[in-house]
Amino acid sequence: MKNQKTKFVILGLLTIEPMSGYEMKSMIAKSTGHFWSESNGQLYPALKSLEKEKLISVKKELNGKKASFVYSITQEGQKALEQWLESDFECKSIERDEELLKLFFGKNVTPVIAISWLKKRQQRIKEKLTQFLSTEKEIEEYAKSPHYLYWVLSLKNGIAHTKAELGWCQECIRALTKGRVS
Amino acid sequence: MKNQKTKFVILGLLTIEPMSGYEMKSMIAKSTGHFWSESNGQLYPALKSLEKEKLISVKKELNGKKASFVYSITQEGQKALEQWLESDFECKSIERDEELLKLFFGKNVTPVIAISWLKKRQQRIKEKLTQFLSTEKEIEEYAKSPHYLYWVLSLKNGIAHTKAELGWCQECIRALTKGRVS
DNA sequence: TGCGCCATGTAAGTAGTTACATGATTAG
DNA sequence: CTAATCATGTAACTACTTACATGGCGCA
Repeated sequence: MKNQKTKFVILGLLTIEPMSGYEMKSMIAKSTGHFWSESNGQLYPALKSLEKEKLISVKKELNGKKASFVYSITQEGQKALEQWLESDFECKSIERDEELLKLFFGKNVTPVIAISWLKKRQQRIKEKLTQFLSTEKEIEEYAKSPHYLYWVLSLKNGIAHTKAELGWCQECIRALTKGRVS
Repeated sequence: MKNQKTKFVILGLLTIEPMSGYEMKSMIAKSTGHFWSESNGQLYPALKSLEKEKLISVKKELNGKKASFVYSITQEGQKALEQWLESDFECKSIERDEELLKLFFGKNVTPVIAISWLKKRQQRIKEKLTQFLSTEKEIEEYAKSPHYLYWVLSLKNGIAHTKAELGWCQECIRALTKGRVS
């Protein structure tokens, strides 16, 4: 079985409720976007493959006249998900931050340029924080869901990192302006 | 020109000093490891390719009887690096954190299991922080280098995130123990 | 003599994105 | 009428990792 991770995202989402591929995409973007993303090119083939493995089942539904394939998790699927969750296999987190890479080699440009990177980054991060905070409000709606606690906690991870990043940007700008770390 | 990023890592490293592929690998692991990594399968082909493009030059060196190919950046290489650094093309940062993904779907396991994930994560992060702090001491040796400020700042990014992560882990463990966010 | 490090490299496979094609429905 | 959104999908490409092969050196 290839492309394990995408499959577990799908299985996980289907423990929330049955949904279509399209809904999965938007849920991933909205909720796990800050630590996990998927593209069409991975999502749709994975759906087909999970169906073949009988880990999910599919049903054609019509909302009005629009047709969509709504997937549900099967018992085997639930079992496969739990196995993954309980497994102790190493969880890798990959990070590739091109801007940090640029900063690392910052000696090769003037401090003015480096500062401009950081100001842009700061701006972007601020917007991200605003979004996180509004998402935090939005999901209060699901406070009764057994998923809620876990959603809040993973969101708080994003918030914590975003705040740390903002502080760091400020520190960097100060340091680059003065030409030394304080 | 394919695989741009690996190439810029190489060019950047060569602005520090001429070095071999092997040295690059260990420098990447030590210094940019927390936000950028490269494997042999990317590094060595990229070296060949950069040489063809005349952005780096190579010289066979013998330390004792051991031979190695020591690369240097050319003027064109320096120019290419600066162009990348000054370019405003979107800098993507990708993040995929499998553990966070598991936590997001934590409803499907008992809180005890979720807490065990977090304790392990916390332990790992603590070790990471210790490492960062000792690296911080180690690089003081290069305080006179024009690269120093940028190295410290990118390191501090790792430290800031690590500390944020530790606080978050603590919060999660508390929340999962009590069954609600505080 | 055998282990571990230095040092370079490649083949095969996995993972992921991009850019597109298709076509229906809805809102302005 | 048309632009946006809903909805599914694929081909081609790019990126990246893994696992291995090779061989010298130093040292216990």
